[in-house]
Amino acid sequence: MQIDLDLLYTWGAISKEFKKNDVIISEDEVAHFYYQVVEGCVRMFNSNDDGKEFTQGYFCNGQSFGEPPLFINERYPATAVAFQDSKIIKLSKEKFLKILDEYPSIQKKFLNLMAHRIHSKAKTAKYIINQKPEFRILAFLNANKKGNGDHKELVPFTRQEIANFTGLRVETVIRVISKMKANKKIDIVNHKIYF
Amino acid sequence: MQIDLDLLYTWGAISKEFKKNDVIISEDEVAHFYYQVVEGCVRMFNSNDDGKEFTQGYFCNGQSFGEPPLFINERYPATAVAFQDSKIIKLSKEKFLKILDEYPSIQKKFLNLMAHRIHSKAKTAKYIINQKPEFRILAFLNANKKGNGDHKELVPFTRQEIANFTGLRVETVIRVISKMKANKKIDIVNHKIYF
DNA sequence: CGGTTCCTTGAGGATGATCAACGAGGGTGG
DNA sequence: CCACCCTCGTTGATCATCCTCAAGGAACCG
Repeated sequence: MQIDLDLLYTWGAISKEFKKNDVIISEDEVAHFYYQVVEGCVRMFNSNDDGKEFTQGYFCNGQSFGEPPLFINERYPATAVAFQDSKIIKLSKEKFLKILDEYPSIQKKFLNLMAHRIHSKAKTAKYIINQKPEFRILAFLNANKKGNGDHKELVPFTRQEIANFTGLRVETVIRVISKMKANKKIDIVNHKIYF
Repeated sequence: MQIDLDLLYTWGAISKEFKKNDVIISEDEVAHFYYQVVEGCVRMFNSNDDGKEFTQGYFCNGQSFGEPPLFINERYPATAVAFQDSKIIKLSKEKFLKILDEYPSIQKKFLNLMAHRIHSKAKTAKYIINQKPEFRILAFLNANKKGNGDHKELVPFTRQEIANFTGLRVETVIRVISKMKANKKIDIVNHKIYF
């Protein structure tokens, strides 16, 4: 949880329900609000002319998203849509910045959060630029693994989602993961991937 | 300038000279220091097995670098070397974090800095994943343009450097920029690129 | 069941990488 | 001043890889 919900409501935040695929933030829009997921999950992504998409990140229960443009006078670099039916709380930029001023501990938490984001984006860039499809997919799987790697977990993404995240095409993802199954790097049971 | 030099020295920072290509930070190292460029320029990058490199960023006069791992217990995701002979000031992690605590205005400046970094990395990822070589190069050129685009500027990077930044190969960069010259998107005078 | 979403496979093609060789400029030392 | 070296830029030929396009199958859900 980033900011306490009661605190947010005290400062005038309102929460809103979004149906799956509803647009929450549009690319290139000016940033006016702080957003935090109360329930559900949000996907940030870019589309290009061909309709090909690149996923910048998923933000689920309790996570905030779309904060960077609030700090620096820039527009949103990507679009955010509800990945599932979701409940999102939003607060005006001004009040959000005020909260940070009033609560140094919260400001510090955000500094840490931003540092995490940079770190993860740096790693993503590293893998995506240099490496072969299998490396990209492994990097994605590792980055999204919950546990410490001592046992295999169900991967909660479709092949299309993995493709969008790694910049590959679905067919390529499918072919690579079947090779990975053959090499025992992952398991596939009933079309579901375990890593 | 991120942090005032006098302040840094007061807190026990020391400065050090690095010759071109000297390693300042190694990938996967634990983060113990805050670094700030006093003079010169630093390059952060990753190498892969083939020796192919990907540039995460350049940090010049007055800019700090390698801060994210100081906030979150992670190792450096990349290596930093002096791009030119440089003078770098460094301060221990503990004292750096203490400075942030003592000077809220500095902490806020870092929050803004981190937000900028995320924004720029998000844009980089967007272009690199989706787009054709020409788009990648244009994105790189735009991101590094100083002025507002009303006139052409000398691009202070070699073709190899552009390749490292965009994840392309030198030969590809060369071929694409000659096409771009033909299309009047850039000028080339005496092998130098103007954009 | 019928529809929708997701997964799978094959064939063919485009594109960027790779490899090899050479040219051009700038700086250095004899 | 010239010879050398070193870095950077350039070009062509060939190759490997991933994308594209097309078609169909499997799973899931109302």
